[in-house]
Amino acid sequence: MNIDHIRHSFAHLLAAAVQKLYPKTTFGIGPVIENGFYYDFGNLKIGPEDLSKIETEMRAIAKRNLPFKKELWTAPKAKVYFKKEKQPYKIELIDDLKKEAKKAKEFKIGIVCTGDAFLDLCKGGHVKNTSELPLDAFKLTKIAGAYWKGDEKRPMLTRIYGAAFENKEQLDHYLWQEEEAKKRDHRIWGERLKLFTFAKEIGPGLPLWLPNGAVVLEEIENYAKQVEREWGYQRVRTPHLAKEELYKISGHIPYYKESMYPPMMLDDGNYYLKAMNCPHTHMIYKSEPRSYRDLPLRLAEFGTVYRYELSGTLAGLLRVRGFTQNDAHIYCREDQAEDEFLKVMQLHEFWYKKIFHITDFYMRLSLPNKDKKKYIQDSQGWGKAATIIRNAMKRSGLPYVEVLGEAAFYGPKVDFQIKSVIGREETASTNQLDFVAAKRFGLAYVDAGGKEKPVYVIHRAPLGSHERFIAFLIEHYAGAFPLWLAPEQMWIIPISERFEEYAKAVEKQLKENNQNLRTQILASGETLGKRIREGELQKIPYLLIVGEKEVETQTISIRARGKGDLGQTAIKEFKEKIEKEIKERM
RNA sequence: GCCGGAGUAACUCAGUGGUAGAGUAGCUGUUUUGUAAACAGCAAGUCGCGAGUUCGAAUCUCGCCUCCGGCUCCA
Repeated sequence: MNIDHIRHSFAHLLAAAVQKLYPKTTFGIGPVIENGFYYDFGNLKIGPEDLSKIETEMRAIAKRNLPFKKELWTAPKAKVYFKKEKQPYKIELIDDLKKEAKKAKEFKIGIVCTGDAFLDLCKGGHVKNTSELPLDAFKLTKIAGAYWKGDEKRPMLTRIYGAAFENKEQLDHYLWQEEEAKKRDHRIWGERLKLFTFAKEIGPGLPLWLPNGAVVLEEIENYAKQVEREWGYQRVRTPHLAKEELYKISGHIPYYKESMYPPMMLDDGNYYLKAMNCPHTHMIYKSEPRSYRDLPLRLAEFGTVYRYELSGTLAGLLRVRGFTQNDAHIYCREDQAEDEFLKVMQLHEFWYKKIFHITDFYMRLSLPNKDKKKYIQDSQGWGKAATIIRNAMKRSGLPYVEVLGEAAFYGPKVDFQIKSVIGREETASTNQLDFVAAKRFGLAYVDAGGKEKPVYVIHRAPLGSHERFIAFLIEHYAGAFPLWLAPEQMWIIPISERFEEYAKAVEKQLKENNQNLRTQILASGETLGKRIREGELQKIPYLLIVGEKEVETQTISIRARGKGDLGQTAIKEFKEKIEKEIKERM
């Protein structure tokens, strides 16, 4: 049986149950989604406790073995019916369908009856009879508000989400997966491992990095500096605010103003906290005349930006109001743009596959739609930029899709979408090919013939925002960071007080010529079992147990995270092992 | 910002109109440990904030703040 038909049928069934229990409800749409379905209702006020009541009613209706029957009605007939039923959203949908189909000669509207229980507008795609529905394989999962037609200016409807599968095992597996996902939530690990926190006195969406989190952040940043040096970038730094003038030149004021913190008004003008780094870096490009020989010029910085995101969208480190991007701008000639873009993609591949072992990712090329207010109008520029990017994407060999309407106002955008082991998909990084900045900022170079030419600007940030990226990594690793990132790399645990001296000697040997190693001696105030348990819960990569046996043989007993006791090893041997592990970022 | 839900000790949570509780963490003492929780005691709260109803509010009402699930937006 087609799973989409099952899910779609459940959506009708949900609407039927809601209509019976809450007769004054109006109906929006009820499509199939990943893992289930939803239906949007107007004039419906319910709480989570009502869901089981609705589920019970759905089962009761289904047990009447009602046939799904599809008919084709003319638009006027459908409108008369839904007018009588006082269903304004359905009437609007009929009008929309009519507009879309104005060229078709005989326009008919699909209507589906769920027996005598419910009559709905519907393209079709459902089971033959409610008796075919697996009633133990669906569950209403949550209630949410959703704007009619996704437009924030339209009324907010009540959306009921349901999960539905072919059988109970699949549903149980899905629910189990959801539970597992919750256990990996970076906010939980952030607290448990003391990585980051928030303070209401500082403000929502403004994270504080605790010592443990700062280790992770700085290890990644230090390595990113090294990697970018190797890939031909130069580092720059720019201030956190700038005068309004800069953002007028960039075009951000008209396109982006509502996402920026309001300005500080001073005698010499308005100053804004920066919401993006590009205009600042452009000023560095402009600080001296550039020759074609200087290009490509790759300027990188960890740029901290502040964006006044809607309060309801903030979520842990995944969506914040102040964050640092691993940003860089590449200034190049048109004939270099494709190669440069390709290199940027290869840099992403390096980070994701080689360093973080994230194998499930793809690129999403975002092109403009017809919304004139959202995008700078320059069809030739857009076309050329899209071609350059497409060629680079093809050459990269990485998977990609194309979508409309998600581009930046100044150029097409390539988002890297990464999926964690629990299936959560995030935009990890955004890259743009900007053909507008050159004109706006007067970014040019002198070519071989002594003529001034505009540059292409590539905006890129493989690690996106460090905050979001680390949130992703926390969930990816479920708190168990690889050795090079682990805030605490090893605990040395003396079995009793008598062996504390030896523990110190071990620590000294391990840290010899390697003071950066993050070790801690866990003194004998607690029982051995307790300290081991604590180490496992804190996801410490190595617990080194020392007692009588170890002193005698001048060894340590290694307990590797999640792997239990690995037995005794010579200190030197272990030192070599971990140094390799750190160096190779295993 | 909008819809819905939540906020009690550092953390997880119990307490539905009548004297604020438990477990964990913390501190003190005893224990000196062989691979995931030793024992005892102590301390810890403006029950998110503010107003109202009431003889009396953690509990009821209203406003605000913060967080959570969504929508819109987005790195």
